[in-house]
Amino acid sequence: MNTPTFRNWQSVQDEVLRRIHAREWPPGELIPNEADLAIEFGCARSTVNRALRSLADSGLLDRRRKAGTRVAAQPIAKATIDIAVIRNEVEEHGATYGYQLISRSVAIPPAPVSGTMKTKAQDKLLHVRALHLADDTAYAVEDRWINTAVVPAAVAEPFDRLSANEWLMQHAPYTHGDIAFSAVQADQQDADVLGVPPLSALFAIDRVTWDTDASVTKVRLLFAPGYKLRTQL
Amino acid sequence: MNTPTFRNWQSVQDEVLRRIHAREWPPGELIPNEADLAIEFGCARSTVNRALRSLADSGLLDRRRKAGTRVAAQPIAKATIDIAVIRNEVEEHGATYGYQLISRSVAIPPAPVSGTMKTKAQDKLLHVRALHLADDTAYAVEDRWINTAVVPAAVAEPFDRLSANEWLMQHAPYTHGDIAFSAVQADQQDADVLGVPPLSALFAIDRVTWDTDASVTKVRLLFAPGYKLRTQL
DNA sequence: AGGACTATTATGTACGCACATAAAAACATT
DNA sequence: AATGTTTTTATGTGCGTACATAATAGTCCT
Repeated sequence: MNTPTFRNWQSVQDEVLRRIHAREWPPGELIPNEADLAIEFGCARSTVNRALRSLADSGLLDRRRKAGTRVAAQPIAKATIDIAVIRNEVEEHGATYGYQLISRSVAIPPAPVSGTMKTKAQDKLLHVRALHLADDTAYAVEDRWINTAVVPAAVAEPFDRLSANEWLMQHAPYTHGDIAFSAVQADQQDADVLGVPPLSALFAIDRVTWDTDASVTKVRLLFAPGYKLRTQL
Repeated sequence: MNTPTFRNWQSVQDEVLRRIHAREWPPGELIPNEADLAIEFGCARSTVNRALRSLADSGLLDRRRKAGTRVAAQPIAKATIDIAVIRNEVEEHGATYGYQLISRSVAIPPAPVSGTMKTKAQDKLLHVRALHLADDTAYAVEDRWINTAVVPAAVAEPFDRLSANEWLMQHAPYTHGDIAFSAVQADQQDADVLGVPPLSALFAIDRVTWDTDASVTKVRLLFAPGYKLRTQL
C-alpha cells in the first residue's frame, strides 16, 4: 500500500473529512488515536492534533481526553454569522447607504428594557431611533437604548449624521453580548417608518452588549420585508 | 516593573483581550509582533501565535504576513449559531417532542426548487411535509424536498414516525450547505397547520445541503410565533 | 520618475520532545 | 457488590528550532 504522506495539517484535515463523508468512519465511531494517525499520515502528532482540533471546533468531531476522538453522531451544524455594521452590509450589496435620525431623547426606559439592561428602574437612558436606507429605500429601523453611565460621551453625540451603530463601534468597548433573531409583525409606527403595510413580517435582531457586568447598549433592528440573513455551513 | 509571566495561551489571550478592551491597543492599531510579545510575556512565540490566531479567528484581530497584526477596526461580530436536530432543540427546553407527518409524495418540484437544487426541471423529487410539536403544541412546520438520485434509500422511508430531519442526519452525508434566515407571513395553509392566525409573522430557516456538487435536500422550516434563535458573541 | 529585481520581516506552520490533565479501566479494600 | 485508590492512556499544551510564504521596503538600472 503506497500511502501518500500528508505534509500539512490542512491535507490531513481534508483526508479525515473524506473518510467521514465516505462513511469509512461512520457517525459515532471512534477513530484511531493521534499517534497512530501521525504514523499513518507520515507527519508529527502535533500536525494531526491541529487538524483534528480544528474539526472538533467546527463540531464534526467529539474529543475527550483518554476517551479518544469520535465522529459526531449528530453533526450539530455550526453556522457562523457575521454581523457587520449596517453601512458595510448595505454597501457590500452594491447599494448606496443612507441614514436618518428619527428621534433622540433621554428618558426612563420601560421596565422590560431596564430589566434586560440591569439598570435601576428610575435611571434615565439615552434613547435613539433611526432609519437605515439602501438606495433611498428603507432598509432597517434601529431602536436603541444607551447606558450613559457606561458611555458618558454618548450624551454629547447628536447622532444626526453618524449612526449610533457606527459611533458605538468606535467608542464603546464591550466584552460580550447576547443576540437573538426572531420574526415580528410590524406595528403601525414601524410600518410607517419603513413604508410597508402594517402587520408585515419583519426580521428582528435584538442585541445587548456588555462591558464586564454593566450593559452598554440594547438595540432592536427591524429589517424591511425581503431581508435574509445568509451563511454557509 | 514586575511582569507576571503568562504561562499558557489562554492567559496570553486574556491579557491581549484586556489591552484591547482597555484601549491600550485601540482599534486599527498595529500591535507588537509575536517575537516581542513572547519576550514580554515570558513564553514561546508559538504560544503567542496560538493566542493571536484564536483571536483572529473570532474576528478581533487582523493579521497579515509581514504587515503584522492589528486590532480590527470594525470588530465584525461573529455569532456562531448551533443548528441542532429539532427533537434535541425541543427537549433541551424541557418539553416533550412530538412529530406528525402531513404529506409525502413524489412529484416534480416547482421551478424555484429545482432551480436552487440544480436538478433537471422534469426530475421528480421526494416531497415531505411534517409538523414538529413541543408539548402537543405546534413548534415548526417542515417542508422538504429530497433528491432521490443522491439519496435513493429515502424512497423506501415512510417518514411517519421518524422525521426526515433526523433520518437524513443519519443517512445522508453532506459536504456543505447554504442557510438563510428570514421572516415571512403565514399563508392560509401554514397558518392552519400551526394553528395561528393567517398573516402571522413566522421565523423561517431555509437550508440546502450539498454532497460535493449535487444537492441532497432543501428544507424550509417555519417556526410558530414567539420563536427566537439565540446566541452569544 | 518609473519599473524590475532583491532583501527584509512578520506571520504560518512543521517537527520532536516533554509534561500536564482528564477520564476510563484496573485493582484493591471494605 | 459497592466503594475508594492507583494505573494507564489519549488528548491538551508548551517549548525551541527550522523553514515556508507573503508582502512590504529597499535597491538598482534605465
